[in-house]
Amino acid sequence: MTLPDKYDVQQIESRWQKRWAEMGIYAWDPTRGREETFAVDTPPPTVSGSLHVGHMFSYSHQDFIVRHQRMCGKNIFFPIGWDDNGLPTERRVQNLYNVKCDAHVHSDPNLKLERGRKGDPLPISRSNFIELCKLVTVEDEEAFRHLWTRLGLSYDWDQEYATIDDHCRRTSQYSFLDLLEKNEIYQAERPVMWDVDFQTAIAQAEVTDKEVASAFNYLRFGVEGSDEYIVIATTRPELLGACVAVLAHPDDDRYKALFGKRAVTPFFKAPVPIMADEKADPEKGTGIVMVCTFGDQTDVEWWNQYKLPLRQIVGRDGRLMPVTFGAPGWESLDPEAANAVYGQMQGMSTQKAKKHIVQLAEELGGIIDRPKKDITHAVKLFEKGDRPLELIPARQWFCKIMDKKEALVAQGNKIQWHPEHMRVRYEHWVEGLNQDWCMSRQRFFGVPIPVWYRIDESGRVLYEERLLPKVEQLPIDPLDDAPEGYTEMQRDQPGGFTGDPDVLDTWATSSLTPQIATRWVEDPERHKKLFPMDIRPQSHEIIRTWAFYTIVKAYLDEGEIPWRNVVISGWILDPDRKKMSKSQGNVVTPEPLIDQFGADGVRYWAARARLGVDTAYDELVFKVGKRLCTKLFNASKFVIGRLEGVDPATLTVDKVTHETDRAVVAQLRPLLERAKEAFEGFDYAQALQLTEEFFWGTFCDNYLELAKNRTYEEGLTEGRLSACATLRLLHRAMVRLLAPYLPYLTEEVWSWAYSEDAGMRESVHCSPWPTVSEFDAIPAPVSEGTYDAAVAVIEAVRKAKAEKNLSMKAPVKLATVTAAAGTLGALTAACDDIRQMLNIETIATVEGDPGAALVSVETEMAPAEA
RNA sequence: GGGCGGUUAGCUCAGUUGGUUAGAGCACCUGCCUUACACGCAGGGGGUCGCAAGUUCGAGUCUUGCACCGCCCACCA
Repeated sequence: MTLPDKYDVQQIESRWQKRWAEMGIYAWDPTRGREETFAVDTPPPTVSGSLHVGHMFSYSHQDFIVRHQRMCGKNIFFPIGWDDNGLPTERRVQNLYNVKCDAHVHSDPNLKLERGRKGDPLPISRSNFIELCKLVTVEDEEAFRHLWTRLGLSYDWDQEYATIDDHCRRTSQYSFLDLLEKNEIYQAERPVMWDVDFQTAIAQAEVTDKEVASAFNYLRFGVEGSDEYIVIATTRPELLGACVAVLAHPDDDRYKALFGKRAVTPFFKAPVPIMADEKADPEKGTGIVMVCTFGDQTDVEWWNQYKLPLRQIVGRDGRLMPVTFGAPGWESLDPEAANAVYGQMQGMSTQKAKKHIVQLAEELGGIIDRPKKDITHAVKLFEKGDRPLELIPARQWFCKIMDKKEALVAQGNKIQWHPEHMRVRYEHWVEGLNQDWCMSRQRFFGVPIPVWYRIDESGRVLYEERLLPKVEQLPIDPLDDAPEGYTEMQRDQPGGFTGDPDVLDTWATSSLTPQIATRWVEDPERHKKLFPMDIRPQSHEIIRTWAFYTIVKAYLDEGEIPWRNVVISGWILDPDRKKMSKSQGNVVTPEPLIDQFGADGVRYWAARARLGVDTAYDELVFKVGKRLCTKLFNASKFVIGRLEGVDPATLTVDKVTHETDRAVVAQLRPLLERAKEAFEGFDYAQALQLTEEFFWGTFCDNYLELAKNRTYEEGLTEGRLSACATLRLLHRAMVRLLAPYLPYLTEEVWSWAYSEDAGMRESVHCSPWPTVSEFDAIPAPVSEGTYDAAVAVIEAVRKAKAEKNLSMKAPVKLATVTAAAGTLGALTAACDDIRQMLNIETIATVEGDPGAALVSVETEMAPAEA
């Protein structure tokens, strides 16, 4: 065949993209057994996030591992899914269409909306909203599909899923019902962490900290039946109306005398008990603390412990709700004054209310004891939100995890973590859990909680009388579907039923990606063939969410680990060492990089980063990748071109007879061993580095030049056949070693020469991974040191030429090599190749001191031609 | 405050179980059109391996302490 002249990236990559789709080489074979299968729990990307360079980074890592396994003969199960349910999609729809979902708005089947509409957000029904979500996710998925295909990720597209599709909802609801039946899920009304903007409960895993400026306000509380007062320092004076007790340490002499008496709150004149508790820290503030419902987690604990009354003033929207002091449960010594003050604050956000009440206290006098003290402290935020979380009592679904910490750590220990130290992060997270997993979300675009409740004759919802769907009915939406034995007419009617309005935490579904991909619910046989999976590739920031919840679900549903290995990718940091993220505006979009450097070049960049190591973004590495491709292209063209006129079928291992050739094969063996070892630990970066070194240094720079001249010999001499066979065998091995990283170019090169070889396959990606056994039949060189001695001489002569500013082709009259006898002996076999390579007329040898340098070389250049 | 990881050439990074003179790529300098490649080749300069102590015949590598960077967790009166 005629080999192309120049390396045309775009042409090669688009051609093989099409060809691979036709060949179907990435399809999983369901008939093969578990032991020869390699199953990957691929992370479904959040499609509503923007595509950025980090995606190509970590998703390439999985593909290196997978392609290697495929070449090792494994039946690859490499599914791909899209995480489209959840808040990111809702938020994107809200922004794109300028709408908000309102459960009270009726569905409009003819609703047509333009993007980028100005003005206030338009309230639309839940079903219209979900329609828009689906529309947007389909578009977003297409963008990912396009990128993944271009990048050459070897997914089996027949295994595609989306976390909002029927199959995923069925799996997620099935798991929910399974755990409900096993009594691992329960419903409870209790204070939960609440985001006031998204207006939903959230779980511990979704909380982040943020340092914010705040201040201690020193407020005087009265003491009932006395003229004295106590001073309480608080950062949340706006919660004063929700104060239900006052606590100090039992040994605190300042307050001992007050225990048992009642304090009276300023403004609201609510008498609250003064109590002693070990957890009150005498060092903090003034050593005495007000308990509100609810300011923080400790308030919740005290409220539970002392059975304090509930005085909720912050509503689900983060504003102060209407309450009446003097009403039952809202005791006040002066209800009229209390209601006058509260009336001014009602409806304000907590932030506004705080300013207001402080100002009021200043105006009124006698309340503020001393100037406030500015501090900064960490507040809890929803990771996707920007206002502090509130603790708000609500009915929610919980999964029991607090009683399983030990078991969950044990499960983590059954899994291999790569790199190993990532296991510690998992352990610390599990050990630090402080509440059960809150699974319900008051959102829209998610998997509905598959539960209905009976309504009694008086219209009261009987939460303990649940109506559950049968497995065959799944997936259901309890807001659209009626439970068995009821009709839609009975919805929300006395004696009828009501549907649970909430959806599941997005992690409740994402934590089932193995079960989703294996079709746990629909096809238990298939599930058995694939579960537990072999690897879970993911990044380290979601160990506490995705990895953790997946381990939880596999344990609770099936008593299993979900996978045998977790393989952790690092992050791409921008050159300033900050995490690349959209909010920081430092994201690089992926497709232009592929245009510029080719998918192979981009993959090379990803392959250079070691597992778990965060890497600075450096465009230079893409260039290096493209350079490697060009080099491989040219070297391949040369090697295959030099075989012209020789029947490739005759270039077998037994033709490798020349000592120089055997010496270089001896150099290849340790590479094959070490690359194999590296890949067994999923260390693709190490394997690449070794391969690259060998390819560029040993193969291109030295061996190619050494063997070149013999390939030009006339007739099929033994020396020529040996050189050709060695070039071919080495090259064929190297193309395969590089195939996981550079799938396009290696496939192209493979198609030029090797796709019909015995034992090989049409695609390099299905051909066997090169092993030392392929080269077993080639004897070791007589002298172990032949290769090193030859290279030492080559380097010395090159240096001599460079110092004289001569071309490498410049003729050398005499090169005198001084070395130990053994080295000289090893060198003899390669002398002819060296002479030819460097245009040396004569190589003389002198026996030297064995303790000296390996070789020293004196050169005498031939006189320049006139 | 607790934990994990890191600190090696101007930059980005390797460095196997402790073992000659610590490596690569880029950048820089000097040459070279050499029957694959100038998108290339050859050569060169450049590092007290964060600091300090210790173990050892020998430490970039092991131990301890410290500093700085990053991340995770805790701290919310």
